[in-house]
Amino acid sequence: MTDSRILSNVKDAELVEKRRSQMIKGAITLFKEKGFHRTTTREIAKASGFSIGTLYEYIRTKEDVLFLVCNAIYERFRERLEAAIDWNSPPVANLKRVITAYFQLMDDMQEEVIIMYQEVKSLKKETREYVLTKERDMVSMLENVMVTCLPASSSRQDATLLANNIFVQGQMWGFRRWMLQKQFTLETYIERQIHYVLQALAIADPGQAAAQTD
Amino acid sequence: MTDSRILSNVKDAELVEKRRSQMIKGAITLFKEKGFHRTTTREIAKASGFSIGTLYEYIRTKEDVLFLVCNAIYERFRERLEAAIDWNSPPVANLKRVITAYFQLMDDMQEEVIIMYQEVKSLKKETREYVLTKERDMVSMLENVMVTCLPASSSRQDATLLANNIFVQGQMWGFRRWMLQKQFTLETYIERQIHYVLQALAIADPGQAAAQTD
Amino acid sequence: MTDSRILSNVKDAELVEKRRSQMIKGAITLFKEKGFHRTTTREIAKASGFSIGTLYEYIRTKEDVLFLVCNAIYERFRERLEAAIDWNSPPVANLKRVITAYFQLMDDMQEEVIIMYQEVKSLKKETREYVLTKERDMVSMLENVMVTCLPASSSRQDATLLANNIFVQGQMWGFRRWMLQKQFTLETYIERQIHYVLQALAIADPGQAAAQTD
Amino acid sequence: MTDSRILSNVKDAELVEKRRSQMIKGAITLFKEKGFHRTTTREIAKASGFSIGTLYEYIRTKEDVLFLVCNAIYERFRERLEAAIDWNSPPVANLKRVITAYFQLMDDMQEEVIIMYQEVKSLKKETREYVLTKERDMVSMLENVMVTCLPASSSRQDATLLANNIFVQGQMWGFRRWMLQKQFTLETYIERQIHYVLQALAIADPGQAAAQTD
DNA sequence: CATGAATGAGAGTTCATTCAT
DNA sequence: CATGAATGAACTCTCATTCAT
Repeated sequence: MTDSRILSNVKDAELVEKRRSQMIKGAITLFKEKGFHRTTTREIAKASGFSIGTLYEYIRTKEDVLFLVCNAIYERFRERLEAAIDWNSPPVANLKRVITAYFQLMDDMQEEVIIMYQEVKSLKKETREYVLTKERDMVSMLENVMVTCLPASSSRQDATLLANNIFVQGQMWGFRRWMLQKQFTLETYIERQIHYVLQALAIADPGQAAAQTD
Repeated sequence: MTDSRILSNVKDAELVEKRRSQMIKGAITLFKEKGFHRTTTREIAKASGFSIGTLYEYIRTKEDVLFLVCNAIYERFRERLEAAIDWNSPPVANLKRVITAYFQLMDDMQEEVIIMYQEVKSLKKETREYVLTKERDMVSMLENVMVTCLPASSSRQDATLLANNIFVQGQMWGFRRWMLQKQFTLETYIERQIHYVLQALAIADPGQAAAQTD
Repeated sequence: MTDSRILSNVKDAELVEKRRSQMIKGAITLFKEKGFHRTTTREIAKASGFSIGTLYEYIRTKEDVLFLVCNAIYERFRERLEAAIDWNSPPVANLKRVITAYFQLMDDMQEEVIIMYQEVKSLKKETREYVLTKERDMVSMLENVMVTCLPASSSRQDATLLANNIFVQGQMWGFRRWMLQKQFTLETYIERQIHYVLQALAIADPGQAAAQTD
Repeated sequence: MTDSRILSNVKDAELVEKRRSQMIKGAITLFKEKGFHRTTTREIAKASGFSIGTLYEYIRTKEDVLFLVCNAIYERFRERLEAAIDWNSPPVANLKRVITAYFQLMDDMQEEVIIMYQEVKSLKKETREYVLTKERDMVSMLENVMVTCLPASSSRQDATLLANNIFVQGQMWGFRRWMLQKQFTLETYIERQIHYVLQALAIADPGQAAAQTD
């Protein structure tokens, strides 16, 4: 599990794992509060519960911390989304459940979403691309579920685009709550967005109810 | 025109206008390249064509530059979007035209979109809120056009939500081109997204053709 | 009257005189408030009622302003002290009157005293020495009056030293009022200090009253 | 000993003590030479024997250095003055010894006196007041000794005023040597000033000799 | 493996002075 | 003679990173 892309002086893999967990936890708290650039390595060390010297035993540069944080966040995203998929349930019910789970995830972790959005650019090209791969994976998960609901009249492209649409609409909820919450609760927001997707897929949405009604 | 929210030592309003234009131009180039935090005030001065001392004759702090830049970008967005609206044309045609114009705008100015998204947070609360007001204005423009296409069966909420959806889908094109361009050109992207909106509004989209066919 | 030690681009002597008066007035206000180093040339120009460009038509450097101010202050000191001397009145009465006048002067102009004390050092050696000459002149005035009261038993040195004592005790009142005013009014302070001087000169001080009673 | 009013990043109190000593030593040399405002933090760091970064590990702002310096100077003053007091010796002998010690102190440390006088104003109100307390303490020490010599005919006010007079006369020697040294050596200066004080206290000064004759 | 003192390049900002108009 | 925009050296302070203990 320990990310070997980030070099560490310490050899004990278990310890590296543990220290990096502390680091990620501390750093996320700080990044939420003040962003990557306004957070100092000293603060990260302190919030992680060890000294600045120790911090640098487990990373090479400050950017490494950002990478670890971004990676950890995506890992959490992926895990939770994966847990929502049930390939044995009916396609449309599965789609509804996954979309609902994804939107709830974005609601729970809105601050992490913001970190991702605003700081990924601070990663150097190579690393950034690696992180973006993970984003693509998430969209793919949505897309794969979407495909199973595709009627004959629709093309694979629709699945791709609708998956992308859902993806950014989820982020929008995290990002733009202040604008949407006057008119929508998370539940009504989910319900409407699912409704539009089903319409786009030319699937009648009888009850116009949220996923759990299935 | 000159933004009096930002104090300047120089009194000649025309000159302030001119110098700030240079500044905004220079700063945008740099922010696109390396972001706000990695850009130094000296670099901004140089890219603007004057000395660091002169830069500070026209602003008070580095953050002022960011504010000026964000404001200028939104102003351009708004102008171009406004130009696309034609209240005399049929509602659906108008909607298609506006969405198309908006997506093209996001395509042209994708780097500006990225600046907005990644740096607005660096503004202090008060200033940030002022800038976000402008974002709301843009969504409102889309929403107002959307409303005119609303069938009896739809609620005002649909207009709000679909406007917001369009808004973030536009940004998505700017933001996530690298992911979408394998399968879509700007034109096919626009065409599909318009199609979904019309379906959501329960409007038949006969030719499935892009806006220009009207 | 115009100080030719300070070079001016402007040839019209009357104008130079006028502008420098404005400058000194403005600068003293500012120096009282924030000291020489914390005052900017722009502020001086503004407080003087003209532009920074004009300021530099009448001086060469910021230090010139300090010199003009110091000189002006000493000039005022000297004038007021000189006015108090009356060589026709009895020596002791004259001494009492001069000391009283000097202490009152220090009371009136305590902020000017502080400027002198704290900023003279910022003048470059040559200029500083010129200013200090004026200080010596003031002490000499006190000393000359003192000499006329000297009994046979005292030496000229006593006059010198007592004059210097009076000089710094006057400054002390300006400088250390916050400490002395709990126990003394200006009047009682003067009365006591005169008393000590007369005792040092071995002159009985019958009424122990202040100078004006003579 | 380490002044906890000034925050330090470094926790090791002994080290803080040591580094601040270096700092104070270096800073005093520089302040004597060019004053607080004309001395840069880099110069202070260099004169202290460490880097600019290290300097700022032990202080928060440049003003902190001035505070440390002022405090250290007063501490030295106080220590030396305290050492001169001997409550077991006869009052007048004690007074003479203390005044002599004080004047000698001012002679030794004239440059420190000048720093105090010219730079204390640069401290912010709160800190300045703290430093001035120490000045008051010194005057009080003189006053307490003075009181023991007070004859029945004198009031407590005389002790206060004469203590203040001695205090500023001491500074005068540090400050105005250039003026006084033509006519006085330190010894003759002291002898005369003591003589005046004893006269003011209505105490006969038999031999007119300096303190050591007792 | 942990610590934290030391480093110095580099950041944002100021301001005395100049000079074209 | 008056103006004020332009300049850039110089300032204070920060912080990622290193390394001796």
